[in-house]
Amino acid sequence: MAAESPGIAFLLSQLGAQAATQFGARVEELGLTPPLVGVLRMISAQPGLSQQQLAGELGLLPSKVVAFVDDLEHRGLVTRTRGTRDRRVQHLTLTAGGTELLDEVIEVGARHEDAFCQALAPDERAQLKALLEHLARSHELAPGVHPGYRWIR
Amino acid sequence: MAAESPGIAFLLSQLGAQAATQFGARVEELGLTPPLVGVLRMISAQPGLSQQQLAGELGLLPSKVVAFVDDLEHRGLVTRTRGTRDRRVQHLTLTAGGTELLDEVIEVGARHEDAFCQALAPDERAQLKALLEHLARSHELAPGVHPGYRWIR
DNA sequence: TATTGTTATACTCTATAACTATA
DNA sequence: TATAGTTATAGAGTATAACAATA
Repeated sequence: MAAESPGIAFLLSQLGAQAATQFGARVEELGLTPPLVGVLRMISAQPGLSQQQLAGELGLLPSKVVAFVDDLEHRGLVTRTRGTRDRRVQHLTLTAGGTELLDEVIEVGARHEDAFCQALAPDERAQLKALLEHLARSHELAPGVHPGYRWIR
Repeated sequence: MAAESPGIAFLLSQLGAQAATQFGARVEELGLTPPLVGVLRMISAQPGLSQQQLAGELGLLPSKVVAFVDDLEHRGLVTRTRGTRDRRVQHLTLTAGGTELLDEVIEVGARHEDAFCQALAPDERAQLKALLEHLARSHELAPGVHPGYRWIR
C-alpha cells in the first residue's frame, strides 16, 4: 500500500537499460550489436581462443557463437584457424580490420560514457564509479563481461 | 588498443541486468514477471485507467496489454469495466487479491533491495542513491517506469 | 471516419537436439 | 565413446496488420 519511491536496485535497472540501449544505438552505426562487441572484445583480449572458450566465458550457446563468428568472418573482421594439435577446434583472432573497428568501438564507448554522465561533475563521477565497482565486485561480476538479459543459467 | 577498464555506463548496464534478473527470480515465486509487476503497479497508482493509457505510460503494445490483462484477469487480480460514457474503453482496477499480491511484491522488493546492496554501508547507499537519482533525472526517466530492454521506439 | 480493444498472422529469435569430423 | 563445431528444427516471443464495436 505504501507508495514506495524507487530504490537503488530499480534505479540501476532503469539506468542500466538506458545505457545499454544508447550504446546499442551508437555501435549500430558501425554495423555492430552489443553482443558482437563483446565477442570482438573477448577475442582481442585472448587471441587464439576457441569457440567453446568464447561460449563459456561469455555465457553464449555454442550454436550462437557459430552465427556470430560466421557474421564477423564474412565481414573480414575475424579469422578461424583449425588447431594443429586438435583439428576439431577453431582458433579465433582479429584481422587488422577487426582491430581497427574495435578501436572505433572503444572511441564510441568513450563518447557514450561522457554523454551519459554529462550531468555529473568529475568528483561525482569518481564517487559513483567507485561505489559501482564496489557493488559489482560484491556480486562477483567479471570486469568487462556483461551478464546479458536472458542467457543466465 | 587501450585495455580500457569498464566505465560507469558499462557498470550500470552490468549491475542493472543483474538486479533485474534477481528481482525477476524473486517475483517468479509469486507467479509474476517484471513487466506484470509494472502493470500491477501502474493500475494501483492510477485505478480505472484504460488499456490505451496503460500502453502509453508503460510503452507497451496494445496487443501485449490485452495478453497481460487477460492473464491478470483470469487470476482474479484485475477487473475490466466497460466505460459508461465511452463503451469502447476498458477501465482497469485491482481486486482485493491484486492489492494483496502487490503488497507482497513490495515486500519482496524491499528484501531484494536490501540483499542487493548488502555490501554497502548505510551512508554509501544514501550517496549512491542520490547520485543515481541525479543521473536518472538528467535522462528524464520517469520514476517507477522501466524503459524496458526492447520496446524502445 | 476515427478510435478502443481484440484477434490473427507473419516474423524473428532462441534453445534443443541431431549430425560431422576429429579425438 | 567423447568432444568441437555445425546444421536443422521446433518452440516461444514479438510486431504488424486485419477486425468488430463504438464513437
